[in-house]
Amino acid sequence: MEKYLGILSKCRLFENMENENITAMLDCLGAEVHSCGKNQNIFIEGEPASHMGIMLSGKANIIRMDFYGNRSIVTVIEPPQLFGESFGCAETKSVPVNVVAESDCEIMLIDIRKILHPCCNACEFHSRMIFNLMKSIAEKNLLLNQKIEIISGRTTREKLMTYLMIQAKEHGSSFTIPYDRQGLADFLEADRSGLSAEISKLRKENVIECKRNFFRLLEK
Amino acid sequence: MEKYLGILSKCRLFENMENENITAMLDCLGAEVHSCGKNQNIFIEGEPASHMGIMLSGKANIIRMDFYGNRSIVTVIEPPQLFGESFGCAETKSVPVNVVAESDCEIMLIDIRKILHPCCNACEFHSRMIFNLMKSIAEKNLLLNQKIEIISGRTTREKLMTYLMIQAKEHGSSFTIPYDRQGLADFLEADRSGLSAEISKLRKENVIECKRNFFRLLEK
DNA sequence: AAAAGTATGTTGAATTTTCAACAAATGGAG
DNA sequence: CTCCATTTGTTGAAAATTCAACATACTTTT
Repeated sequence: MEKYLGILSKCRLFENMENENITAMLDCLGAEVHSCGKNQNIFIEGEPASHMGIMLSGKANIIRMDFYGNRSIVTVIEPPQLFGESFGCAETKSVPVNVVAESDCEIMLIDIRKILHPCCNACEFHSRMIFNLMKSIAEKNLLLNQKIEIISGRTTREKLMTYLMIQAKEHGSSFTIPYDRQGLADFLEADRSGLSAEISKLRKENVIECKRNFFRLLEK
Repeated sequence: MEKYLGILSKCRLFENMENENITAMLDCLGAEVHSCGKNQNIFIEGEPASHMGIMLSGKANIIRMDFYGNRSIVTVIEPPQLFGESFGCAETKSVPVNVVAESDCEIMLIDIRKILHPCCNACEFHSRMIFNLMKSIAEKNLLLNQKIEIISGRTTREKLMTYLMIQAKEHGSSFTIPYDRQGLADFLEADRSGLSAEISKLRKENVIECKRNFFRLLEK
């Protein structure tokens, strides 16, 4: 477990906790580390929402398949983010999405009930962790709101610009996005070829520079 | 305050708490009841996210205006639902949406900090409330996920059918929705006239019955 | 360095949405 | 009941998306 402390200490769930206490908590929670290969399913839609995950290395997508088999990417998950925590906490019967490894990755799985229902004795940090978990879920809520803001645009151009402007606000006018074209299209709920066309247009209009997944917003 | 206990006792925030304890908590939290008239703003985008609300009577919409002034309804809020709780808990600086009264309504406002940072002495129910709040936020998360599922459909028909099927799963094949046509269009991120046309088509195809905001899904 | 495989860009036709304008239906006030 | 205001339905033209097919660019492997 020691080797993961670097990542874990950056994770919201363990914010304001000392490394030694994190180790103790993991023990108490029965946390398990799993490896999984590219394209492997980490969670499958419909299965019981018993565990939450912490992404330790690699990258995964939260995905939903629509009625006709179109892939929709809800969001990408990178270290040290949590995933699946809301489903467990809401005590819903089953996970409503798929979590799919986009590259080889390592994940930590924790039984949500072990967090929600304080266990034994030693865990004086339990209430802090619940507090941290609540904040994490609230932050995820903001991200979902942001996603809704993005995809509520009516045209591909609107969606793309909203997304890019949010990125620029966060990272400055130059940034690299975690999606390839198909991934960005699936995240924006748009057509890949149409998205490529729109990016070309914006380039010609000198609104953006773009090379693969590197973008720069130009002054207007 | 007594007159609101009927509603408040149904609110997730006070789940598994006795009425007398709810009253005590409200006191301790400094909860205030406000009235507001139709179309009045309850929260305005950009203002500090200091309070959360409980809808006591009436109806409100969570709204975002896009770049070109199109109204987007994130969701409707009806008693005894919470609103604004995620923004406060994530300790974001400002609210990213508008909350607008759709009818005259009464709301209870609670300073989030009073919940997050346990106060004085008496409040033995504080930790239960934090737990309830966490569950509420997690459930809202599921709703946002559902909303994303709905509006990620590519055509108006897809969005509408996804929405109706979710309603049917929850309430049975006949149900009344909380939106008028324009509201439903703004919720589905679609065009009102196009939505009306699609509803007409579905009616002619014997997929649904519909009279104003009453819908029935017919067997296929 | 060439080949193979993957990702990205381009194009045109068919479908769908959007927009505006108006018709029909509904509900409430007098 | 009638009038008035609002909501819902309908239509056609313009704009945008989707889809398929192919061209080009980029990466990795051999």
